[in-house]
Amino acid sequence: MMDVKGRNSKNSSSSSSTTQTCDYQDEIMVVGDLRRGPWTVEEDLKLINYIATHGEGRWNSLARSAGLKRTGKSCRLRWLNYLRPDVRRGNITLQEQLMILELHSRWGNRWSKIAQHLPGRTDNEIKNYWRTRVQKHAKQLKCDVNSKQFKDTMRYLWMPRLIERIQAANAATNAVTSTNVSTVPNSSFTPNHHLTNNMDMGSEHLVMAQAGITGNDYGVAHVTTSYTPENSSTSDSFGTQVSPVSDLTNEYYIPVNHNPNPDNYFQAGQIGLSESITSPSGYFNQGLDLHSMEQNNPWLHSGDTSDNLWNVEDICLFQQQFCNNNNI
DNA sequence: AAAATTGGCAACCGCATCTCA
DNA sequence: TTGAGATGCGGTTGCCAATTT
Repeated sequence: MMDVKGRNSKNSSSSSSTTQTCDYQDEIMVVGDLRRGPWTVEEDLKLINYIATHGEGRWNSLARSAGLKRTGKSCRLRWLNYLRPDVRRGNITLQEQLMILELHSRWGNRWSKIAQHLPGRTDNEIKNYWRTRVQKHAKQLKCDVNSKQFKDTMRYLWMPRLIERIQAANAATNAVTSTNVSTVPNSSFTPNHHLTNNMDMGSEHLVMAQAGITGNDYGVAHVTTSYTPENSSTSDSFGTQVSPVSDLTNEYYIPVNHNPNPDNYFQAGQIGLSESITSPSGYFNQGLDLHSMEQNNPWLHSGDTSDNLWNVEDICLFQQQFCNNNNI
C-alpha cells in the first residue's frame, strides 16, 4: 500500500518519499490518485451504492471499481464505522456503559471483541468512549486507568451505580408499560420469573434483558436466586456475592461454575455479570452507604446518562471506607 | 469579546494475522 | 511451503465545536 500521510499526520516524511505532489482540494488532501481526510457525501453515496450492488469485501478492488480515490482500508473503515446501516449512533446508554466496563475489566483493550457484544457499536466508538470518558476519571483520580485502585473504584462504585440507575429507569418504564405487559415478547426479561435456559445467557443478554430491550434473539434468561442478607455476606465457591446496594434480586446470576478461559465466558454463560459487580468480602455490608452518598450528591439524579455517576468526593469517600474496612 | 483549553470523534497509521495462489 | 496481498486491530493524531478563562 502506498504510504502517504494526510493532513492529519504530523509526519510528513513519508509523503515526501512519494513522487506525487499534494494538492488541497475541497480541504481534502489528494496525493496522486488517492484522497484523504473527511469523506464527502458524494463519496459516501458511491460507497453505499457500490456495496448495495456488489456487497462488501475485497476493499482495494472495491475502492477502484467504485471509482473511489481512496485506499481499500479507508473504504472499509468508512463503511464499518459510519455507513453500515446497522451502526448505532448517539449517546452510549447506561446499559452499554455497564457492558463496556464489564467487558473491559475482563478483556482489556480488546475493542473489537467488546464491540461484538454491543450490537451496532463499533470498536472505534467504544475505544473513543473509553479514552474520553473513563480515562478522564482516572486522570481526575490521578491514578492509572489500569491500576487496581481505579479498577476497584470502577467495579465497586461506578458499576453498581450504573445498575441502580438502569433499574430505576426500568422501574419507571415498567410503571408506564405495566398495563400493556402482554405486548412484551417472551424473550424479554421479567422480574420475579424463574426462567430456564440452562444458564446459557451471557451478560450482554442480561443487560439487554434488564434494559427491557425486546425483539432480539437472546432467548430467555435464567434467573436463579434472589439477594438475601445471608447470601450477600457469604460467597459461593467462587467468592461471588451480590451487592445489596444494587439490589440485584432477580436480575443477575449467581454463578455456579467457573470457566477459567475468558474467551469462553459468554459462550459458556456460566458466569454472569454479577461476578464483576459483586463486593469483596461482603464489602457492601460493611458500612459503605452509597445511598447516603447519593443523597449528598443531588447531581446524581440529574438525568444525565453519560458519565456523571460519581465524582471525586464520592471516590475519596469510597476509597477511605474501603481501606478502613479492609484494614489497609 | 477574544484567546486558550478541553472534549469528542473521524480517520489515519503500523503491525499482526489471514487467505490464497 | 511460501510470499504477496487483503483484512483486522489497537494506538494515535488532529480537526472542530464547546467550554472556560
